[in-house]
Amino acid sequence: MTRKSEDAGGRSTIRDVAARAGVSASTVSRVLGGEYPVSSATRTRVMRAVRDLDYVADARAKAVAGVGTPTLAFVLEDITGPSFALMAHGVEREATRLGHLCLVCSTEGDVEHELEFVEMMRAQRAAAVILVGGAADTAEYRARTRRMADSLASAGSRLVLCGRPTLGAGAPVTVIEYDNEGGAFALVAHILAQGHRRVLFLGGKADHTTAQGRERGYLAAHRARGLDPDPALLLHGDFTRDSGHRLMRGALKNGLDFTAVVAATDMVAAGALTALHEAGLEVPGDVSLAGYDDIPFARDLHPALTTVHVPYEELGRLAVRTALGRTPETPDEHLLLGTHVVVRDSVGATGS
Amino acid sequence: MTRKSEDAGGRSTIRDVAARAGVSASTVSRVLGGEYPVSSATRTRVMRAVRDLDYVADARAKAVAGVGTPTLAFVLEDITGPSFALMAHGVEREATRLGHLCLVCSTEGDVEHELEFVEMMRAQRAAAVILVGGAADTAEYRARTRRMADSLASAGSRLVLCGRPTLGAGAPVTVIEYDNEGGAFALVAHILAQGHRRVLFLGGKADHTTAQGRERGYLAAHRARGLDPDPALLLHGDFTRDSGHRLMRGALKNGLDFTAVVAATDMVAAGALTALHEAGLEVPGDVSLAGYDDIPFARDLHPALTTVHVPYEELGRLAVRTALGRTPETPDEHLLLGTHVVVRDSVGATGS
DNA sequence: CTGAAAGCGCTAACAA
DNA sequence: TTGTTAGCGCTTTCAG
Repeated sequence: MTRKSEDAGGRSTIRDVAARAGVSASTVSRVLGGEYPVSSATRTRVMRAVRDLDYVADARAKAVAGVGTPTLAFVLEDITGPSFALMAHGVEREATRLGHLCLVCSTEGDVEHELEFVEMMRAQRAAAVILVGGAADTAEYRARTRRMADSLASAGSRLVLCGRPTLGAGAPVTVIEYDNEGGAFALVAHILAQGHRRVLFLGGKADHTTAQGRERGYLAAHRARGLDPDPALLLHGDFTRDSGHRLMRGALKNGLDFTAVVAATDMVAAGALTALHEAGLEVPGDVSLAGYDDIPFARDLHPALTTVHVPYEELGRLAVRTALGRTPETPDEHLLLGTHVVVRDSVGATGS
Repeated sequence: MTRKSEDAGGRSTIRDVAARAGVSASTVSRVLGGEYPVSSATRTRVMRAVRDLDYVADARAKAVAGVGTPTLAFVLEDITGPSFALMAHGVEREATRLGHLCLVCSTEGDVEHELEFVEMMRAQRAAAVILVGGAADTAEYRARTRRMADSLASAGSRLVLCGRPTLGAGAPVTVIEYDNEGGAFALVAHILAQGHRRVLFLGGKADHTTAQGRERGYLAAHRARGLDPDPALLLHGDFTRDSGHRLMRGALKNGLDFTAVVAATDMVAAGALTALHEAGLEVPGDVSLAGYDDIPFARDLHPALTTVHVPYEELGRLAVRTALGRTPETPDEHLLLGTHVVVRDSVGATGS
């Protein structure tokens, strides 16, 4: 019978190990630390005790003592969304590659929850907090996000916006974005080049920056050709399959005239495609269809979806690398990743 | 100029706050703790200091002192897989609901990595470690997993197997599974009831328990009807879209005779569907097709995929609830969740 | 090479 | 109501 729960398996401490090996706690610490010179006899005895007790140093205590495993946190709305999942994957991989632990939090769109979580991460002394995914760019958003940024910065941490609306200058944030407008421009230019002139746009929420960027690209591509799209062809909804389905069905019912449709996201495109099928329309025979995001499933639709590729994983990886590669003197960084069209089978020429 | 980085925003400690408020550290602790009686004058001064310094107590230190936020970890192969994502979502939501922080780790199938991570979680004193998703049930798997289970148990933590092969009796694990065989049985029975007699099975890896369960169901459904499926109709691959595509194309090229096909997963079904389309075959007109998992995208395929619903989110939620709801005396639990067929449009009657 | 002692940031038992 | 003193589990001077 020993004083502590030596054999019982419970959490044994460094002192238990020391006692069992007949040395001091410092010695155990040194053996486990690796670097420090220790006589091989002692080392053996200590290691044996460690094994016997199945001892693992408490990471939290190490952290307090200043030698913990660094941690990084990321926050997203819902890991179930394919593009979120891709970014999360990038974040997670890069974080572990750089030896960091990864804390996650789904907000389900709840702003309060997001705030609370960021505060917890500050308490955890997370090296950085990455906010993943789009949001509405309102004054309230900016104020709130700015507050989080300052709060983290003042605690020696860092806020990273990954695919989110930038804050004004002066905010201590790192932002990694991608080119929504450019991708949409290229995509719509491609469609116009196929001879289409009435292109329906199934957009997202009006105040969502991602949706806005894509819409701007749609407009710009028209203007670049001297075209002026019919405002009636610009529909708004959100980024879900249901929204695409509903919008498309409505357009069809209203007898809207168009030969191609561009959806704000691949999910929206999937919903629209279903509606098209239900109406007995052929894609791309009767109407062409394109999406945005290039989620893995885009290629599984029939016909395989022409869309815009967004380097989501890379976005996540870069968010981590940029945030962790900073020194206090590093100026705030703002990266913009490129996007490009992936031509598959859902867009055809007019009258073909 | 004060001694510490009071205004500079750096990490201020409870002592900084105490000094600024002219009280002792314990008083600050009590004010922040909430419960303890403190004169409202002091409380105000302390709160002011806290605000001025933008102070947040170090969660790691609290943890060492015995009052930390509990943490829970989950490990999966790749968050990008739709069913993994669903389970992760369930885990995450339930964990935060129960006030736990959530650590994640993707293993990318690397066993070493998984082991390392579990060890880290033991060091972090995670309340439980949830291993999510199927695996090959080899002797090596059992030994390794058993070791992890013992190691965690001996540290007062807990290993949870969520949708993974059970260990033999006596292992300190909680397992939450779902009924692979039952679902496959029901699905294939449904298909046979439509008059199909030659049903191709696009299976997964031969030693993967999930794949095995589904295959058993396929076989059992035949036998229940006094049928004896042609062994040539049993193909093996893995759980990817590519596997489904490859297998299907091969079957078609070899002139295999069948009127329906059951894929081991919806992903496999998606690949198979593409191959069928490429071959100019109509689904379900020429051949019927069914999947397994009921991932969200199953309904976006055309035709919408008939499949087996697996309550993945629920699985994740239950894993957490079961693991955290334990006392040391709780017997090891083993839950088996039901699955059911979701009839959509990809299966038709023979000759229809 | 090894041990004693101090310290990390916080809480809690004990006095006052 | 408040301050003092231990103590959580670990690391790291500082002396031998």
